[in-house]
Amino acid sequence: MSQAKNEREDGILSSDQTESSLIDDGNCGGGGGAGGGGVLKKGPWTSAEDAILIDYVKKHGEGNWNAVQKHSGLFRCGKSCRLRWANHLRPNLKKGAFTQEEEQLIIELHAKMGNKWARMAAHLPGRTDNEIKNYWNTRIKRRQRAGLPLYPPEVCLQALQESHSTSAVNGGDKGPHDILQNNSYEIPDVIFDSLKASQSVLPYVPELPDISASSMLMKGLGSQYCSFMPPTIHRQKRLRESTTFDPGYSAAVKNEIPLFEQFQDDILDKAARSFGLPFPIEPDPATKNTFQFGVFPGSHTLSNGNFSTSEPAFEAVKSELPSFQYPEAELGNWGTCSSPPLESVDAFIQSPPPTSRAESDSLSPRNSGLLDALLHEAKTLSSAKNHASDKSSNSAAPGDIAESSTFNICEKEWKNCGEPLSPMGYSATSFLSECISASGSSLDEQPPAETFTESHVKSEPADHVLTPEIQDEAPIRLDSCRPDTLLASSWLEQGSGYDKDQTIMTDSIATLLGDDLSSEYKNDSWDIYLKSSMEP
DNA sequence: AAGAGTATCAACCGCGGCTAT
DNA sequence: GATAGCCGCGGTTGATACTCT
Repeated sequence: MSQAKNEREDGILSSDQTESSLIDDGNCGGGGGAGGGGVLKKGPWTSAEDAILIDYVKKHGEGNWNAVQKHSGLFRCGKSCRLRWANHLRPNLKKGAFTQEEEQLIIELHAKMGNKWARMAAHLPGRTDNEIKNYWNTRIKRRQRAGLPLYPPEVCLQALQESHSTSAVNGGDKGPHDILQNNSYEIPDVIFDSLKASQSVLPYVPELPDISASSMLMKGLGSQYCSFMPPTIHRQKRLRESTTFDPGYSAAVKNEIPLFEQFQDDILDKAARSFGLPFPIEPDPATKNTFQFGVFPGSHTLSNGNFSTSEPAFEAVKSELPSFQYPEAELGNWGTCSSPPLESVDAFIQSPPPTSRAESDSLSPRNSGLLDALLHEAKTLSSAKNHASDKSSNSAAPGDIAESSTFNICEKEWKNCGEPLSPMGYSATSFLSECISASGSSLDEQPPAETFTESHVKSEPADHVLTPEIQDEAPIRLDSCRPDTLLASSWLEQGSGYDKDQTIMTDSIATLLGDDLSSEYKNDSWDIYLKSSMEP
């Protein structure tokens, strides 16, 4: 296409291109203005313009893009020049379709980074962020249309397994912030070795998996990435993306809420967010009551204000999981046996205790793309498959009675909200992403410890996170009335070895994805996976 | 062959961080 | 510390190419 376009552009500007529609008033976007004033051209670049820009860069080098217009007579704003150079004129640019290796790398990188195209491009020499972004967006559409998972089986399994296993490691001898203060890419391989070693010892520790799904994947993807990933991420930027509590509100509450309840409310926090509620949840000004999630059985308190002001994970939904169209019949089934695998995953991810919560409450909506997508896709497929049986499954299995009532109530509240987004659809993804990031920040987002409500949390040194007593406490702190925590407890009880966990996780995924998809997930071949991508 | 629908790609836009003043 | 300009990033849009009916 570009060929044809370039051919067309080789000549004099077409009449269209000289029309005012392609002429900017000099204000190139919101950011940089065109320094020289006058009219700036917009739209496709011509070969002549390219030549001018190339010549300019040869003489003056990259950068100072706004000076291009002044010095070269090119009527393009600096941003446009930079973009053109970076995406098309820069030397060593690789053109043409992505190779299979590149595709695999993109998938893996996206699993780790989310929509960080520029960072992904840094690992693909000759490729631009725009190319990768376009490729990914196309791929998403293609795979979604085909009902295929975004991520291949290895990445999915690794993400879940390692979200399990790495949680134990971070809580060990190294505080989460020690890692987080580094670029996650800079985590040395030795850490991953220790992760492996720790897996057998600490099969599951809910405390502070202070590492994102992305980071978790680092291990599974091999140290190759760790070794060459440049420490290019600006920490301040990451900090920008992390969010903080409302200090005033939480500070006002923190002294009144015991730690135990704080943790429960943390779960409520997640639950509420999973239902698409705004955050922080505002108490009803009329009733002075909090949002009616306070009706959660087992919750002793209503909103304690310890809500994250993190940007809603809808962003992640929007950017990476655009399709959320679960049958409404699912609404009341959250936590019932209609979706046990999801539930088990939810339980798994909902179990960070207060200490881990303390480490970070930042969301990483963009960086947990893999897990979000995995759960979303799994849920999409399984819900469609289980839809027919959902109604009958509402006659919950023993032990599910409480949760059925819980989530029936939630359903009511949900409907009251009028939120078109299914809480079911959001629950797994949001819980997962939030628990991952809550218990540990993502690659990008440093958990601003100083922003966390201090009292209980900051007083606990990171070294204590994994102390045996805290581990022992964890199940106690869980609200046994809540189905997710029940499952979490059972998980903890049975989590005696990595192999078992791996089996559990694998089975859960297989069940999650349904028979059709699980068969695909059981296939370990990247070739087949990529082939499936190419064949919608 | 023609039209409709879809895919792909280049470019734009807005936002926000960084830095110099 | 405040402000303005520059720069980069990620999301979105629009044009063109391609495929299907």
